[in-house]
Order: sequence, then C-alpha cells, then structure tokens
Amino acid sequence: MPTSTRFAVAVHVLTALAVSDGTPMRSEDLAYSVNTSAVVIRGLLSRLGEAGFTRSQLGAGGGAMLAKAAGDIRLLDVYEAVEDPELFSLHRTPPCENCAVGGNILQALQPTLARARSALEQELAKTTVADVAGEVARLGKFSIPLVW
Amino acid sequence: MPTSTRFAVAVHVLTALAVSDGTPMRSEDLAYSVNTSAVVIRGLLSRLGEAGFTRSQLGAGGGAMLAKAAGDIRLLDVYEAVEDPELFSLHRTPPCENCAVGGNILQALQPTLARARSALEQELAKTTVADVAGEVARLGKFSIPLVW
DNA sequence: AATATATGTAATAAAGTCATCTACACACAA
DNA sequence: TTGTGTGTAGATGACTTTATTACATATATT
Repeated sequence: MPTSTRFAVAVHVLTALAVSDGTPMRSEDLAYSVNTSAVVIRGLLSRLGEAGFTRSQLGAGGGAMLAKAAGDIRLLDVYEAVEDPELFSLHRTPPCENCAVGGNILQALQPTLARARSALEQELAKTTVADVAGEVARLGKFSIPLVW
Repeated sequence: MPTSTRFAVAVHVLTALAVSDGTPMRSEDLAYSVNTSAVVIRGLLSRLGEAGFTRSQLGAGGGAMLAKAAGDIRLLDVYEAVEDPELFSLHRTPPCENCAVGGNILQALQPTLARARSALEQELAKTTVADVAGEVARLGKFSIPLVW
C-alpha cells in the first residue's frame, strides 16, 4: 500500500471543485472538507496546477477552480500527477549480480509487473472527475452546481 | 509506490527455491542472493511458511524448500501473503462528514478503486513462481534444477 | 551424549516518507 | 492602502521498513 494519501485527497479536491462549478474555493475551505491542513491542500493544488487541471485566483474572493472540464480529467491523470509512478518497490539494494537467480530476477519479473501496472492504469482511465462528482451528488442527493 | 520490498524479495526467494528444486537453501544463502540480511529472509520465510508455500528444515544441511509445486504458487498468492492488502491509501483522517463532498467521496470512489485493484490482481494471478523460474533459467542460460 | 548447524523471534537502531504546523514573501481585490 | 489568499520553506512528530545483534530452540552429525 502506498503510504501517501495524495491520490485520494487530490480526487476529493478536484471533485469539490467540480461540484462548486466555477466558484473559487479557498485552500482553507478545501482543507475543512478533506479534514487536513491548508498547507497540504496548497501543495497538492501546486501539482494539480502544473498538470493543467486547476488554476488559482489570488486576493479576496479568490481560490482554486478547475482549469479544464471535469469530464476531461481521468483518475489516471490525477494518479500520475500526484503519486510516485512506480507501483511496485523492487529490491532496496540490487540483488547479487553473479547469482543465477539474483542476476536475472528483475528482468524476469518485469513483464508481469508491467502488465499488472497497465491493467490498473486502464481501469483508472475509465473514470473521470465528472463521474465521481456525479456519484457524490447522487449519494448526497444534491445537484451540480451546489450552492454553498 | 509501496514502501515495502517484501513482494519482490519473496518472489526472488521462492524462485531460488524453485531453481534449487528440493535442495534446502539456508537463509544466509538466500540473503546473499537477495543482498539483504538473513533475518529479513527468515521473517519472510515465516510468512511464506504460514501461507503453505515453504517449509524449513533445522540442523546441519537444513534450510528452506518449497512445500508445494512452483507452478501452483501464483504471484497474486505471494503478494497477498506478504503485502498489505490495501492498494490505495485513503484519507489519513476521515473527511468532514457533514460536507457535501466529504461525506460521500469515499463511497463514490470505492467502485473504481475496487475495479482497479481487481484488474491488478487478475494479472498477478496469471503468473506462477514456475513461470518466473523458467524465465530466469532462460535468461541465465541454465536448466532446472541448478547444481550449486 | 556432545557438538555444530540452522531456524525463529525479540529488541534496538537507523533511514525514509508523509502530514502537520508556523512563518512569511508575494500577488491581487476592494 | 488594507485585507485576503496563494505558494513555499523549514522544523517537528508519527509511522513503516530494513538492518543488526542476541539468544532460545530444534536437528543432524560424530
């Protein structure tokens, strides 16, 4: 299990922005919903902004908002923007090169791990932030945009 | 990325035991091939033994060996035996329950994450320790059993 | 029986990642 | 000009993992 909660929190943030539908949300507001600190949110928004998913407005009445349509942001894109791209941790120190198994295990394992990673990515590519926002609205019995 | 290297090391160990084909290997020998400490190997062997994949022989000439055919041990089984079953880390602290998004995001996200996890698991189920051992033998240009 | 060998587990330490908090420079709005 | 909000840096604490040391226990060998 990754130790980072960035993926889940990033999806949460983007979903909130999709629900607010253009109205800027402050990092403090997002932090309240996520139940974390505003600094963590701003760190995430920094990465999401670099990826082109969000932009921020400074000054009074400002905050973060989506920079592209929620339907065009796939969970795979979010995952890649905020998480370490390696799904599996291999040996901490390289295995014995001269050993029959140690010298070839990484190469032997690589195709299977690549297929597993690809299968995961294909699933994450099927869902967009708009899908998640729609599901949240259905569960919460409200419509988008939500007036706060 | 998971911080644990247990999965990769466990596959390495099981592959080495498959290659040795019945000849017991000491934790120290396995540690040399993996490039780690014998205690780490014994900790892993403890889990692999509980899962029914290996057994150990005490005393001189002893060591670890497979307890079932390498072709009957899938990488998925190994993964489940030594890694945390949760693939995604969710919020460290639960999100705001009364918030429109915070109160429903986890439930909304769950189906997608479950599908992604399932896709990964299906791929890991397609490869066995025997497959990996065969590939290692091919790459290393030797045949199984390997005489050490 | 005595000795060497090997496992299994506990306790401690060292290293790394992550989230939290404080602080503050900078940009923008009113 | 003043208030608001972002972006980033630095320090701290919590947690996981791996490495290391130590030792009790079980087994094979002589």
